[in-house]
Amino acid sequence: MSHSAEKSTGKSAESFTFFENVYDIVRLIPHGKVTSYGAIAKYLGSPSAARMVGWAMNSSHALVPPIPAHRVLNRLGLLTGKYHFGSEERMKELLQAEGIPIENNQVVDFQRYFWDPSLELNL
DNA sequence: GAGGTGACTGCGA
DNA sequence: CTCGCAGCCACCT
Repeated sequence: MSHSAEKSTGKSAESFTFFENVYDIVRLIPHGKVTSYGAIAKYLGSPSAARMVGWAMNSSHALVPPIPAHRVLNRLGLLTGKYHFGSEERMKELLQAEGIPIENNQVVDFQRYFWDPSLELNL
């Protein structure tokens, strides 16, 4: 167990920086608001690590409390991750249910509903 | 141990 | 205007 166990245990402490922060921020997104992968990545100190944010969302399905991943879109307000919700229209309906208009797989007036973590959290 | 992939983004040709 | 590439970090094979 030494070899295998060490790997997980040793890295746990440092792994919390990025992934856990992503989940935490997404959970802080207010109802009826949305944000982008880049905004979260930038808040974490790596503006180019937007890919990692999306990757974190990939694992968010089993997390509790559930992560409102439908509030996380790309910088264009496009529902790029809709295919990961089981149904393509699932993400759209979730957003519309919060009062966010969607048209052609894109948020109408995206900037109006945009929620910037570095802005709202005021750091 | 090493290589490839990915729900992104910005810049260059 | 469109197309392509590099950077980022963790997970999977």
